[in-house]
Parts: sequence; structure tokens; C-alpha cells
Amino acid sequence: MAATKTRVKTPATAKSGDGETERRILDAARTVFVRRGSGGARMQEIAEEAGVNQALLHYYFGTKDGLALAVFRESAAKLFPGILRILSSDASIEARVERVVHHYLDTLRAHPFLPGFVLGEMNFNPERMVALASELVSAGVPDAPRRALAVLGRDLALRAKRGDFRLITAEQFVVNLASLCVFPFAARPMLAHLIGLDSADWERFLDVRRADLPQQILNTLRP
Amino acid sequence: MAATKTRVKTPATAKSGDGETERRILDAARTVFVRRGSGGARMQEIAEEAGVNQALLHYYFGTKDGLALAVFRESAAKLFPGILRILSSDASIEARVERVVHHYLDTLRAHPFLPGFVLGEMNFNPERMVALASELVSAGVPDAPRRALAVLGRDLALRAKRGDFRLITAEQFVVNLASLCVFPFAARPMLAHLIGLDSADWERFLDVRRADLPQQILNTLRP
DNA sequence: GTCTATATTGTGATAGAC
DNA sequence: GTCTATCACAATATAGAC
Repeated sequence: MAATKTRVKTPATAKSGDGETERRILDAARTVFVRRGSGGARMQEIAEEAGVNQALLHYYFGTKDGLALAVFRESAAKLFPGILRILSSDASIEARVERVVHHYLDTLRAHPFLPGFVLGEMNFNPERMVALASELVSAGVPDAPRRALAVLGRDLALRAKRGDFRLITAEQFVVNLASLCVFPFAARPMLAHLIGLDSADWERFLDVRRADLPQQILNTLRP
Repeated sequence: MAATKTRVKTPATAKSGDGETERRILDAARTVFVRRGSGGARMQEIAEEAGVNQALLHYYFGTKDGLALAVFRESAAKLFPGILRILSSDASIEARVERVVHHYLDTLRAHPFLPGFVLGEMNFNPERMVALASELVSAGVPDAPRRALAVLGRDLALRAKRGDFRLITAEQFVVNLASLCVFPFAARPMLAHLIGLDSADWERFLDVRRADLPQQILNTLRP
């Protein structure tokens, strides 16, 4: 333990007053939770990462689980609402697919470890998913997922009737979309190790993917 | 704590002698690790699940980490070697794709929580991935992943030159394949919650997927 | 091989000074 | 708001009887 600890303890001017300390703690918590999972994370490590004392974490967030929940909500808020908005927009299917791919890949490139963390949390702490639901409604539309699926399903069926597309349910299609965009990030440690990608290779891999995936996904729909 | 405990403590004939107790412990460990992640799992819970004393876990596996490693190796062995063999076989691309999809979906239907566990472990305990490598070589071919990619890449390039397929790297294609097969299982808790699938819905979802995915994936390749 | 203690940390959480 | 000190117990691990 005791990672290299090259942290810069903020200007030494304590007594923040504004919500700055809380923010720093939340950021540190995200870093540590994402790295170790909420089961493997240690309050002490988060405190060090934030440059504050461990007692302060409890002052702001009560319990470890409260902190974990806050981090999870923030993470989920980064992943879901944008996609749902795009999927239920009134652009053409073709445009929606391209926008989803670009939005996902750009967001995840900026936060590459989110998928692993969120998937891990949902598998190992399924009770945390109730937070997800409330996160989605507070982000705007209530019952957004079902609504987005309905819109998409209607549009897909319409285009299928016209002979443009092969028939596919909205559920299968959305899962395909999410799979192709998200899985590579969740599996990155494995991929990097198995097919030997260093981080430059990885960036190139993502560039290619961003360019090619939209058309490949649309091909999926061809009759 | 204290799960309902409807376990059947093996015929009361203790002093197994053969490797039966070790097997029971390993199975129990898999159950608990897969459910909680190796960070959230407790030795006590594993012992209860196996119907033995906690000290016995240490007798057989030394430390918690040793036990976790054993479980991870066994899990990885279920996921990887089969796919690699199919991918580097000399069947047509079309046949290989269908066989991979069916093999993956059938295997994962039998072990639906493996992907979440393996992905979680690799994200939160990356050091465990060295075990993966040695697991793969001991499973047969050394450097199997790179070898399979090379074979596949050659075949894809050949068919592209003939005009059958659009050009795609083996890396991108394998990631597409794995994404579409594995991600739905890793994301099942989320999907079930977000789009409201009960377990009957889920089984139907998988049936449709098993039937449609091969052609959709091949479409991906169309020029 | 399997068990019952028990040792020994580790770790979340609180009290209370400043 | 932030810290130091400490509590209470959870959890891994070991000793040693049977």
C-alpha cells in the first residue's frame, strides 16, 4: 500500500467554507472506488487521496456505503441520460446510431474506467440499482428507458415495413449498440493483456472504432 | 448474513479422503465470489456455503487470495479456450461466427454470472490477469490469443480482397463478437432493471439472440 | 482432515479538542 | 470544518486437540 503519494494537498489554506472539500472527497472516492470496487476500497485510502483525514469522510457522507452510493449515482448520471435522449430523439435511425456511438466513445474515452466500475457495482451490489432509477428520473424524464425503447421500436418497425431494415426488437438493437460501445472499455484490461495493446495502440483502436462502428451497426439491420 | 441455509451437508460421512471436500470448498467459493466479488466475499460465508469450518479453507488454499485465484483460474478456463479454438479453426468465417455465438451463449446461459465476475476481477484486481495467461497456455496452445488473431486476420483480409467483405482488423472483429455475446450477461442486472425483464423474458431474449446474432454479425462485414 | 478456540490485524465509525 | 485519538468489532489467519 502507500501509493507513491505525489498528491498536492491544495493550497494549505484550509477552512474551505464552500463545497470544495466535499468535492475533493467525492473525486477521491471516485478514483479509489473505480480502482478497487466498493468492496475493495478502504476509507483510509480515500482520505489520503483527498488529502484530508478519515473522520472527515464520515462528517460529509456518514458511512462508507453512503459515499459509495454518491459515487455510483454520479457515475450512472454520466452514462445513461445522454444516450436515452439521443435514442428517443426524432432524427433518423442512421443519425441516431452515429450520434450514440460518438457520444458513448467520446464520453468513455474521457472516463475509461466507468464501465468496469458500474458493471462491477451492479453485479456485486445489485441493491444499488434502485439509486439508478431515481437518478434517471431526477435527470429529467420519468421512466425514460421504457419510453426510449418504445420510440425506437416504433421507428424500427416502420422502416422494416418499408423494407429498409430487417425486423429487430428495440431491446435487441439497444443491447447491440450498448454492447459494441461499452464492452471494449469494461474488458480493456483483458484485451490489453490478451492481444497486447499498449495505450497508444488503444487510442488508435478507439479511433478506428469511432469511425467504423456506425456503419457496421447499420449493416446489422440490412435485410 | 446467515442465508437460508437449505444446504445438504453431504452424507454426514466425514473424512472424505478423496478430493471431495476441496471440490466442495471451491464450488462454495465460486458461488460466493461470483455473488460478492473477491473484495466483498467473506471467508466465513464461504465456509458456511461449503458446510465446513473456516479453518479448513486455509488448510486447502492457504489464504483468501489463494482461494480467489483458484476460482478465477477455473472461471477463465470456462470462458476463453473454447472460443480461441473455434476462432482459429479452418472452417469458413460464416461457420466460425455461428459456432462462436452458439458456444458463447450456451456456455453463458449455463453460467450466467461468470462474465460479471471475471470482468469485475480484472478491473479491480488486474494482477490476477497473469494467472489468465498461464491458464491459457496450460489449456493447450501457448500464445493462443495472438495466434488466433493472426489466423483470423489472414482469412478476413483474403475475403476482403475477394470483395466478399469490407476490410476490418481481426482485433476489431473479435471485440465485436465478444461484445455482442458477453456484454448482455455482464449487464444483465442493469438490463433487467432498466427495461424490466423477468427471468422468462430473459430466456426468450437469449433465444432470439442466439438465432439472429450470427447473421447480424456477418452483416457487419458486408461491403 | 477436520474441528474449536484464539491470536492478530484491519477497518469502519465515533468522541471530543481545536 | 477539520483534526487526533481511540473504540468496537469484523475478518483473516494460526495453534493445537482430536
